[in-house]
Amino acid sequence: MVDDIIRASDSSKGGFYFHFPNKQAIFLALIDALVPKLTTAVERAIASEPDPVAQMGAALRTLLDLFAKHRKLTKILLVEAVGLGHGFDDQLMRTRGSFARFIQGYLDRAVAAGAIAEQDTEIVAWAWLGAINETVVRWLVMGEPKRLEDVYPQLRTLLLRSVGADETPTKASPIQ
Amino acid sequence: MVDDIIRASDSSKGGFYFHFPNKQAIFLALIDALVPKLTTAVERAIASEPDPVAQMGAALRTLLDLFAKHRKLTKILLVEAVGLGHGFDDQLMRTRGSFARFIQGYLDRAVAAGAIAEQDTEIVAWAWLGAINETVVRWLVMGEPKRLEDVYPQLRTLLLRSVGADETPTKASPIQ
DNA sequence: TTCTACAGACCGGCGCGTCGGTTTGTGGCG
DNA sequence: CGCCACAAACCGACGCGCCGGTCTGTAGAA
Repeated sequence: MVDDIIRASDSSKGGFYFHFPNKQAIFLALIDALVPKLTTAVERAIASEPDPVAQMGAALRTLLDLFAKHRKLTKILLVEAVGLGHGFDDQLMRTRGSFARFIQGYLDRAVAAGAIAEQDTEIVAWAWLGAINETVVRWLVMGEPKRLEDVYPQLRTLLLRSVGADETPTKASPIQ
Repeated sequence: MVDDIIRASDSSKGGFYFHFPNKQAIFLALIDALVPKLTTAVERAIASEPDPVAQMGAALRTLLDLFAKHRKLTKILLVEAVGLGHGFDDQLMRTRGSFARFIQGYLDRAVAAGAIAEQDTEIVAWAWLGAINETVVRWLVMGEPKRLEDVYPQLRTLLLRSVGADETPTKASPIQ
């Protein structure tokens, strides 16, 4: 594992352990570096749309686009990072939790705005997280669908329907 | 890991490797033993209901009840089994795939019966799988919700809505 | 010469799997 | 019944590879 990183980065054990105290540290650093990028990208996409339903679509769109654009990185974070054991999964689960709360926040706002009916947004947030995660993981390990973005429309209507949001047919947005 | 099994089963290395050629074998044996039980239980629940929407509810209900009733076993299969590496994840993923196809089959039947609109049932099946899995895993590792069955109504309406099935308010079925 | 950044040989624990040996069960035989 | 022979089931110390982490050395900059 560490040796893989060494080889891939064309470095050495000494170099690695000069920069990181241990193995998990590089994962945590990676998470700390990427999570803000991802969340800000999603937030910006959300801010660029007026109504909550369109915001949800934009958020999913940018998420899938980012994953598709950085497949290797995504695989590391969503597939390879799981099951390292030794209390490292906890950190991973905490990150998942923060994502779930992130989703939940916007769901709550959508409820407050009257865009969707009152409901247990925590359960919904985790269900959404799971649905998206499973879809992406499937794409990562089975290579299906060939292009992750292909599932976007289906997944979008699925998620929107699931909270009772009426599907407003918007024009297809470019992949940007 | 093997030593844990040894200790828990009050056995020995020799005894273990007399019955199983290697470590993964016991997991595969466990899967081979449990998956049929689970699927038949779900199938029976489905068969006992007339219309597709109620079938979906009954299926989810029995699934959650079984998971709740066998928490330790569920944790082994859904949490501890992941990330054993060495081409073992493949087997796990294949099992997930068969489950997804199982779900997809019933979705296709629901489409054929006109209970839900035509849609990409494969994507839906995987999304459902992910949503349920994430919910159960959350319950397993964070202990929330305290009782897994508590999420049933919410999750049920969420999943049904997601495929555009109109929620038919049925009387609460006993936990059986 | 001192400090930073790195190289890579080496160490040690952990965990899977093995292997020689012991116990337990079982059928045959006088 | 008592005994033997053989096999099935089980035991646990050891081997050994893997992998995370350390330690010594060193090239180049200041």
